[in-house]
Parts: sequence; structure tokens; C-alpha cells
Amino acid sequence: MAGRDKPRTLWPAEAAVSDVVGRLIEFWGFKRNMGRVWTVLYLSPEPLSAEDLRHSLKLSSGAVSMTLSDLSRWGVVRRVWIQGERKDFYAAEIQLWRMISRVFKEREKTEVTLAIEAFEEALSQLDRARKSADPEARARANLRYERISQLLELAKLGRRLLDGLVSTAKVDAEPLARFLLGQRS
Amino acid sequence: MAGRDKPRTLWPAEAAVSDVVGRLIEFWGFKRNMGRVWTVLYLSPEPLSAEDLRHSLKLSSGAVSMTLSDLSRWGVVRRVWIQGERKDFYAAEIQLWRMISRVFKEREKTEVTLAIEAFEEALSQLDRARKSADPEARARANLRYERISQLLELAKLGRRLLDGLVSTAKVDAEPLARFLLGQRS
DNA sequence: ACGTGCTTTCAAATCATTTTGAACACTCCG
DNA sequence: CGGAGTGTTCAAAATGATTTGAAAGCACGT
Repeated sequence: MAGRDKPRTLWPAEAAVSDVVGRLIEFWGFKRNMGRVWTVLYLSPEPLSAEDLRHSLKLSSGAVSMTLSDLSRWGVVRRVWIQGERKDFYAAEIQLWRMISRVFKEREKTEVTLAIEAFEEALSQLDRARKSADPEARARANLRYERISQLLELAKLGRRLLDGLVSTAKVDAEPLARFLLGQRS
Repeated sequence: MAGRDKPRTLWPAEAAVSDVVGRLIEFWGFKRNMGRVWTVLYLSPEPLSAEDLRHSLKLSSGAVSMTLSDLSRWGVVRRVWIQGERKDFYAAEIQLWRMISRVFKEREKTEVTLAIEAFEEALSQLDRARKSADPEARARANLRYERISQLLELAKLGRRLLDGLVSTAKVDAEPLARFLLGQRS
């Protein structure tokens, strides 16, 4: 019966939405196409094939394949087999918070952790300099120590915040929202 | 009396710190050099001239000038006049939270706001489609409506969160830290 | 008004990322 | 086995971002 309509071309607002998500995502350091592809999948009532995506977003086959594999690696898209179809089909993870928390965990945390290590390393070096005989040099070392400590503290705060997001979001969105919004003065 | 030493070359851990901050900052969508320059200034006991920066970071004069003007535009660096010096000197904003909140405000909020608008527009278009005669089409429109609403909700949550950060941080770091960390289960 | 010292601008060059498309690989049938 | 239909890879091309450096601009002192 009436084969599913392949939306070879996106309806305008759909294009706009995927675009804006693409931008947002790019801005967060991913490839724009990841956002666009994910969004198209997210908005599609049924899973789509690579070819569908190729048409609706005007991408090359290679790009689609790579984007999908990126998205899978991030666990935000999954492969789906459809009864009697030869092609692979893909569906978006629709649990937004689960998705976000996973991504945060992987991505931001490594960066932040690197930073924390660098700060600690710098502090330990400075600590030696703080013992210098020259009071002038000592003062400088102290000031730098002070400031790097601030950065370190900030980074740690960031990490704890991420942890909070991640662990709360893993469970569900609701408590997260409360966590984030409930307690403003 | 002993002219201030111009640190033509950075001490290793200092370089590492500016680098890691550069990366972090890049990762947040700014230019790496913005992070590096800001860090060098932040760690310097006294304001530095464009030339100092040019040497310590091995940048061209043009790059330094542009980076500084970017940083000024973001309000994270300020120009400082030094008694009897012809050159301009620059100092980093050292109130980290104030800085962060300003940046958030400007930058993330516009992105998020754009997204919100796009989502709302899409919803209103879909809303018309939801009245379609064809029940099949109606179901699809409903599903999409549902999902875009989720995105919208998420974006709004993000915006409120940013607002929270911004308004809290404007005052001071302390309450912010408590806001973020105090209330985890 | 001119020269000096410094800063800013901007077109061209460089460097990095993303995209393409053609070649290869796999799988499912006949 | 062979071929059709798909999926993946990868080197080359396109695009996009950043950096350079030379030239133009400014401001100050003479």
C-alpha cells in the first residue's frame, strides 16, 4: 500500500529547523552537517535511508556516510533494519537529555580535564619559583600562582557542573530542569 | 631604575597554560589567539604592549592588533596608559566571572534566540498542517510538532540557564558557585 | 608642517576543515 | 560466479578561516 513518501525535498520550515540546529551544533564544535542530518532524522516519523538524506540535504554520498558514522560514534543516531529493505535506515536518538549528557561527558570533559592538568602542572612549577631569593621574582611568582589558581578553580567548577549535568540527565530531564532552574534566588 | 623585564619569551608552563586556554577558547568558538593573548595578559604582573605580545607569542603585528581589538570588543581586555610611555599597553580583565557572563550574554544568547525563533516559526507552520483532512498527514504533523516542541523547550531551558548564569555572575562568583553546586541531591 | 614611532587595515598567502566523487568493498540474490 | 544495489574510504578539490606584512593612518613632539 502507498509506499511511504520519500521526502526528497524538505518542507521549508523543516529546512530552517535543521539549519538552525546545524548552526548551533557547529558552534558547539561539531560539524554543521551532523546537526542537519540529526535534525532531519529527528523530525522524520520513520527512519530514513542514506539516500533519503542525500537528497533532502543535497549532500554527496560520501558526506552522508561519514556524517552518519560520526553521529553513530556519538551515539545520537542508530541504525535500524527495516523489514524487507535492502538499504540501511537510520533513526535519531530522541531522548534529548540522554543524548546531551552523553556528548557532554565525552567531549567537554576531556578538554576540561586537559586544562586542569596543565594548570596543575604550571602551579607546581611556579611553586618552586615562589621560593626564589629575589623578592621581586617572588612577588611575581605569587601573583601568577594566584591567577592560575583562579583558572584552576574555574575549570574544576566547570567539571563539577558537567558532572552534575551528566549524572542528573542520565536519569531524566525533569530533575535536571529543577536542578538548573529551581533554585535561583 | 631597572626597566621592567620584557618577557620576550614565555616561561614554559606559561606557554602551556596559554595554549590550553587557547584551545579551550577555540573550542568554544573563538579564535585560539584570543585565548592565548588573553592568558598572557592575565598572567602578567603588569600590562603589556602589543610588541611584548608579538614577541612572546610569535605573532605578526597585524595579528596582535586584530586579536586585541577582538578582545576589547568582547570587553575582556582593556587598554591602559602607562606614565610616559608612548605605546599602548593592555591588561586582561581579571574578574573571571564578570567576563564569562558578559561573553555568554552576547554570544550564546543570540544563537539560542535565533534557534528559538526558528522553532517557533516552524511550529506555527506545522500548526496549520495539523488541521489537514488526511489523517495520515495529520499524524505526521503532530509528531513533528511534538518533537520541535521538545527542541523549543530545550532551547528555552538553555536560555533561562544562561540568564541565570549571567545575572548571578554579574554580582559575584560566590553566589554563582553556590547556585551551581550547592543543590545537587 | 614634518618625522618618528606605533597602530590599524586589508588584500594576498597560508593553513585547516569540509566536501566531493570515483574507486573499492560488501552482500544479496539469480 | 556475476551483477545490481549500497555502503565506505580516501585523495583531491573546494571552501572557509586565520595570518601575514606592507602600506596607510594617527598622534605627538619639534
